[in-house]
Amino acid sequence: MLGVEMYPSLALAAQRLGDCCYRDREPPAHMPLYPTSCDLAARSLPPRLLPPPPGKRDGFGKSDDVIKIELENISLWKQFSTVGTEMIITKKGRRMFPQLKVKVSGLNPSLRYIILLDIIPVDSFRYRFQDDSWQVVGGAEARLPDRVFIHPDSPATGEHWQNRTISFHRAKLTNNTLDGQGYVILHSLHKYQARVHVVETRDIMMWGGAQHTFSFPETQFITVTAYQNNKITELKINSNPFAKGFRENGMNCKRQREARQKRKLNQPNQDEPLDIESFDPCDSTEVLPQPMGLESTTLSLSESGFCSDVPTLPERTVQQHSSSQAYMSSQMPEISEISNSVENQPQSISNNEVNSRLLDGIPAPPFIYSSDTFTGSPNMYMLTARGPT
DNA sequence: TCAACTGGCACATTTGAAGAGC
DNA sequence: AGCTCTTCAAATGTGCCAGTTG
Repeated sequence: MLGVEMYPSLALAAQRLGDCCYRDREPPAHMPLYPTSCDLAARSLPPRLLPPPPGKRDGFGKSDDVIKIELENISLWKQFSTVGTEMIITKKGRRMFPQLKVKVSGLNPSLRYIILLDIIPVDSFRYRFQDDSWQVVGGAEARLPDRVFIHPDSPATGEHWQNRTISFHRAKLTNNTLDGQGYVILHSLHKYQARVHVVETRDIMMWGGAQHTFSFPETQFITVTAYQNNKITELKINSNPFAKGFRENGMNCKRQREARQKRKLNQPNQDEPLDIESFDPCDSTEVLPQPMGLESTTLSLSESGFCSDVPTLPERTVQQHSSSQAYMSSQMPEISEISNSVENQPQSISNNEVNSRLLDGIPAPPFIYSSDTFTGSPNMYMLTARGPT
């Protein structure tokens, strides 16, 4: 059966819906979108890095529709963007906020698609926040192997994708270059752009169909290990439910923290009494002031891949990817290739189960495609399943 | 000396297991 | 027995901040 052939001995663990699936995407030598070698990348990083969406591949499924993607929470992104979005990166991995949420339309309801997220450098500079603005202070660090976050529902039918908001909230960013969790590895103080790819899958999970790339200028951000711009901190605290405790009326707001410290200093040996007078209850039912309505931007394939102010790849690289399939194959080796490298992996789920899952259209288990387990062949990656977190 | 980074902290939210009730 | 609902503790996601590193 197909699934068995594709996954000769896949290691699958129990997982819950929404678990992340990441994939290292070290550019194979035969199709160097970016130089594989970090040193090489550092030396020859093209001045214009964002590639245009590869063209549609003719004669493959139903590709006549114009696929559109809307950024759902675009107003929130715009708020951050106008100030200068910063994303915290940590060794343990940090989620993105605002979250990347999109709605897709124009898909063929019966065809299957994989939807994934990647994050690429916008330029080849390193930044520093001084005089209330971000300024270039030098060249970018050596480029790291690209990793993509495959949406855990992938592959799924066009109907599935079009019936819901597609959220990449589980994607995590890290600055740990030795990261083994499969998170997206980024350099601190560099500027990045998030992109969404929609890939038609010809068979159950075989890539190779038409592929479309979307990016939104609002989703550019600078990575930091600690927030530099107070305005961004305020925006995050006010918009992110998890940061509620830092709001003006929260238990962890400045006033409360200072009060706690004062009490500690005054009564170092006593248990901290509840300061009822200065305590403002934090209403957990409070509606977030998130301007996340459905106001959104629709970008058709022809207009979406690039923002006018976002540079694109040099002509040479663009030409290399004039065929979407070539682009995808260069970025993501097909599952059949991956399967060749997993034969010695342990199993915790039967091949039949894998097979039936795939045939039933059940979302694929989350996989880490890790260059840590890179086998040596440019197109062969180890494939491991992520267990519950 | 200083910018950048790290780890621990307190708080809020999310998640899932366990138990009650039908 | 099986389903739904509620409760609660653990896990996870936040920004802050003091200490560390280069």
